Amino acid sequence: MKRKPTEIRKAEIIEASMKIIASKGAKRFTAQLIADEVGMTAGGIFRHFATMDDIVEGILDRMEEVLFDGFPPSAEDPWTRLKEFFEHRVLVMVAHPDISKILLSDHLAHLAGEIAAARVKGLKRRSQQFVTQCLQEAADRGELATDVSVNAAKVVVLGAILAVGHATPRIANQTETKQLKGEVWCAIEKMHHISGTDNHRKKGGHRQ
Amino acid sequence: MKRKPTEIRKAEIIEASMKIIASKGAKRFTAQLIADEVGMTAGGIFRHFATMDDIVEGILDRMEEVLFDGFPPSAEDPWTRLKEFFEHRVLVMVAHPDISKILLSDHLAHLAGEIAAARVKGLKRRSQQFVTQCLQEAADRGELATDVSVNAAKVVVLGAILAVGHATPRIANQTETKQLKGEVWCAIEKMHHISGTDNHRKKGGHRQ
Amino acid sequence: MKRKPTEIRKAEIIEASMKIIASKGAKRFTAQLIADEVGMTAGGIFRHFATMDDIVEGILDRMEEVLFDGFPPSAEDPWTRLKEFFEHRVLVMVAHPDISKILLSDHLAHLAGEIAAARVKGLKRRSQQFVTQCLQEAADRGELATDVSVNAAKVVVLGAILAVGHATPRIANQTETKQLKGEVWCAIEKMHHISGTDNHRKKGGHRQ
Amino acid sequence: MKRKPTEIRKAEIIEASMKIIASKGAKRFTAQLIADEVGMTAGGIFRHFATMDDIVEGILDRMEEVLFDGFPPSAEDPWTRLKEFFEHRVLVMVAHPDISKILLSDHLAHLAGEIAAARVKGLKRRSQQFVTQCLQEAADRGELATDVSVNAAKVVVLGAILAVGHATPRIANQTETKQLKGEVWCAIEKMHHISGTDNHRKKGGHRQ
DNA sequence: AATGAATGAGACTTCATTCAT
DNA sequence: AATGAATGAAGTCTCATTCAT
Repeated sequence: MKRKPTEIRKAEIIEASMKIIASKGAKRFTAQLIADEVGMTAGGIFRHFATMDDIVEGILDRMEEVLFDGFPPSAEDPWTRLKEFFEHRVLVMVAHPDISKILLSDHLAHLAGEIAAARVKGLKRRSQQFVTQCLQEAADRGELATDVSVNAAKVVVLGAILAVGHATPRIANQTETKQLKGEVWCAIEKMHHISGTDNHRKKGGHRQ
Repeated sequence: MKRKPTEIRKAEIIEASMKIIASKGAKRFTAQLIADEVGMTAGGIFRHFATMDDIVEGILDRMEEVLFDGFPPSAEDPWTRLKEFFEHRVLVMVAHPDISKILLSDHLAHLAGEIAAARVKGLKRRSQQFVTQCLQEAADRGELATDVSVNAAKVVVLGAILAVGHATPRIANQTETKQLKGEVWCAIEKMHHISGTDNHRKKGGHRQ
Repeated sequence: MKRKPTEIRKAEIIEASMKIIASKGAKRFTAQLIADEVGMTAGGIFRHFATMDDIVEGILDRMEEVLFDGFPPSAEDPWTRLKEFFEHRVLVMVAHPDISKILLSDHLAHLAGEIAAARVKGLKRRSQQFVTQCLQEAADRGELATDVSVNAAKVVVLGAILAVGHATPRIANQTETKQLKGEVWCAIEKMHHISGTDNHRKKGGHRQ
Repeated sequence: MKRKPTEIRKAEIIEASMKIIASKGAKRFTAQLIADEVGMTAGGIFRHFATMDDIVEGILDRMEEVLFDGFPPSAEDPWTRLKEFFEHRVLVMVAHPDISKILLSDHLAHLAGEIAAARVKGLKRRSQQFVTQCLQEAADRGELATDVSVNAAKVVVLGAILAVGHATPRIANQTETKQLKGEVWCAIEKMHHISGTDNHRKKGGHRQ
């Protein structure tokens, strides 16, 4: 019967909850399972969070913290800014596979009330708006391939982030991750149009 | 209290279940809600399906049917084959938003026993392997940009499909969808390396 | 495992609930105890009432029905009207000792939300207003002893009803009850002032 | 976090408990609510009382002390004795509305074990026996109206006390209370039969 | 003397499932 | 084929009580 200060327990509970949701699904997000994971009894959970919904709030707080740490990137150039965002997100997905899975699976949206659902939406929108903005800026500068709309490019970029998260569990070591990240970015940057050159030449500068 | 033959009811129940899972999440996938949707009482559900898990099986059957209808594409050329697959998937997402949402959200994987989970995995793997194979073939022919690995390309392609599914709810009409589909494919095909040409020229042939 | 139509079960549940509240107190008003009393499992209760609060509502409905059956008395003369009310109430208290106990103990007021509490208040007020009105009318006619205010008389009448309920459990047979009722009314009617006579003479007419 | 000696805390806890039971009902009589009221944490309560039942015992002690302070009245004449008792009780009701409410509502009887229930019963019986005895004595002396039995008179007297308690919350000031008390007693004393007189004349002596 | 974390029992409620009708 | 009552297993949450600090 180990007693820990509430702040530590709260973090443990959030962590365990994310793990459970990611690995077992929203339906198994139960006080009992969390308690098992954390090492206490189900009733004890409610000393730290009043309701299960509050835990969901806590998860959202944590996700926001992790996802938007150092956000938005400050680079002047839109492609550089986008690259920084992309790399940050990929690293987050690898470092926090649970968050990656939760984001992808959209479990949170139905887990708590409308407030939580709205927050999930907000999280998504924030990322999307950032990406859209970078791409729009690039397009305005004539740096987006002419046959690719901002919307389409956005789909590719966000999709790549989602899919990296999806693929991550199978990636064992960090070296592989780095490599994949670099290669995927290369693929994305093929949409980067530089007048007077062909894309292939330019890409060399971005190799890691 | 309308009586309908089992086959019709079964289809109705599957349909209703998918709708519920897609719109309200796995946690609300209950006999009562299905019954409400279908217009009968919860007890009656079990005349058609022995258990809730059986309904999940039925959903999987239905999804497999829709997703892999006319699969795999038969084109000789790997990029064409991949394009056909991509376009089919995007159309499916639009025609069956529930299936899209369920697939994306991974709800099914945790809803029934291990057998269902394995089937979900199989569904995913089947798509992934197809994509991998197309890209590997393209790479072997030297038709994949040299700085993009098969793995990275796979991430981009699958990611794009995921992201289109993610975006679909906000797309109102079919015309927009078609356009987005075309543009996204353009972006993807930037990874198509054709020796002696630059990609931009080539793209025209793929316009719809 | 006996199955009964919901209407019957509802009545049984209300009855059992009143019995429990009356005999064991509000704290023991639990689904389990009701179920034990009725002969089913706790979960089954909720097929008939959605929440425990709904049961409280049902109890209030039942109490209102019993208490205000044939209310208000129609007699022209205020003392006769009051007597009819008094006798009716005493009979109710004897026939429904649980209701009597619940009314006295005020358990219901805190059992459900504010709506129920307000209804309890309303029930009380309705009786009180009737009594007040009768007595006021009597006073206006000069038929209330001059040294007794309407308010004071009200306290005596309502108090007597409460106390008869209180005493009832110890009264075995109906004959005793009838006698007590008559005697108490005699005591109350001492407050009936008939100009030109002394009260004692008059009382004879009211003997049963 | 103020530390106070046990004796003071005990009194505070008893006081708070009575307030809670009176105003919120037996169901909300919890360590947490008491602690909130007293200004400490729930755990701390149990340094002063071993169990919640012990608090109930304490409440009973306190109630006994208040209710039977200066009891029984010493007057020789039974009606005077009864009057003294009645007035004392009414004053107690006004001075300690919580006690009045608790007594009336019978919450205590079900709150703790059988011992407490027995004590509550004892408290009530003691009052009832006193009243019965006074009335019996009056009857023996021929001072009880001939058509009113001792039992019936007891019902009226105890009922009046109950009803004053019931009415008390609505009585704002002390003057009103005093007046009501006097008037109610007038009504009760109508049962006082004084041979050779009519009751009305006599009452003057009891005016306050 | 008091706090604050933890337990464990028990409350309400939901839900898959069974079964008489 | 369907309804509707019932069970029993969970699940959320409350609460008395214990105990380390």
